[in-house]
Amino acid sequence: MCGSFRRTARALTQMYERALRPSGLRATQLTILQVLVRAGEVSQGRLGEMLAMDSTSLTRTLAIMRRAGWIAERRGEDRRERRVRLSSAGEAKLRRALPAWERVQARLRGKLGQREWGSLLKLTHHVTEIARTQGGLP
Amino acid sequence: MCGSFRRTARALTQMYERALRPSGLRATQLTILQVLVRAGEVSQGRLGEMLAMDSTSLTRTLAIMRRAGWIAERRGEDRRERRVRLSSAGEAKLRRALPAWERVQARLRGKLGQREWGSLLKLTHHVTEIARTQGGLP
DNA sequence: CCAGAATAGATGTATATACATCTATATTGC
DNA sequence: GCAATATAGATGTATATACATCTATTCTGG
Repeated sequence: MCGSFRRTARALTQMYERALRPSGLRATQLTILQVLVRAGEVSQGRLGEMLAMDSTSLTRTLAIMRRAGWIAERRGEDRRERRVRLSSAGEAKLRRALPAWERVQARLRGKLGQREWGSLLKLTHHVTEIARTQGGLP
Repeated sequence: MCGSFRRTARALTQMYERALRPSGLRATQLTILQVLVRAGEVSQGRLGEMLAMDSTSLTRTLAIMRRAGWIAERRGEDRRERRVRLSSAGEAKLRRALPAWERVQARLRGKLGQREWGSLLKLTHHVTEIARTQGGLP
């Protein structure tokens, strides 16, 4: 199952990133921008939880995005935290990238059909939750 | 959908690799060994197709596995090709790793249920095929 | 209040992965 | 048969990702 998901993730990433290439955004970066739109300002650790990604892996990705000016960071009240949020440049970047993103996504949804599309979103979420809780326990 | 698959793939990879850590195999490496058991000797390009992975990405992963002694390589009749196959050390490595892999997989299957498990395998395969054919076309 | 434990990220290191480009070989059109 | 073209991988470069370990900060028991 892990292999199946990894294979599909590779295939989808190639398809989506091909569509996104003109915008200069990678799949992970666009996902982070989208999350920040909905979540507002969050700590790096919280962002990692939302993405099921090791929070220290985000250190590098967020540094790239901060250098590009798409996000802004500041220290939290807890000074160990780094709190990130969308910058206006990031908002603009996302807005310009979304049409291509939505085109490729709509085409996939068309090929899959509404029923399978919905099933997949539900199932992937379910699997993520299971893996999240099982992963930690031996 | 791309983001969902990538998130789930990360979560699953963390879970599976945690179980595989004593064996020293990464998820991708175990997948390759399993594919080679079934496929016998294949070219690097063909292996890339089976995994939906860019064949030049395999250059590095296969080099690691060859150094570790898990696979053997030779030139094909077409001298541009590299044909890879499981070595006996790779077979042994896989055999020792499989129990842990099967335990984590069985636990996940139990949590998901047989019906969802089967749906997921079918759906991920379907999505891979769609992405594979759509990815190339504008 | 303070020493020890816990937590949030930063950093070092390794693998995974893609694409552009380069090289070696093969195929093809004439 | 050879020049032009196509193909299989190798290599350079960039991002993605995890974990172990380190540092700075916070929390907690006494």
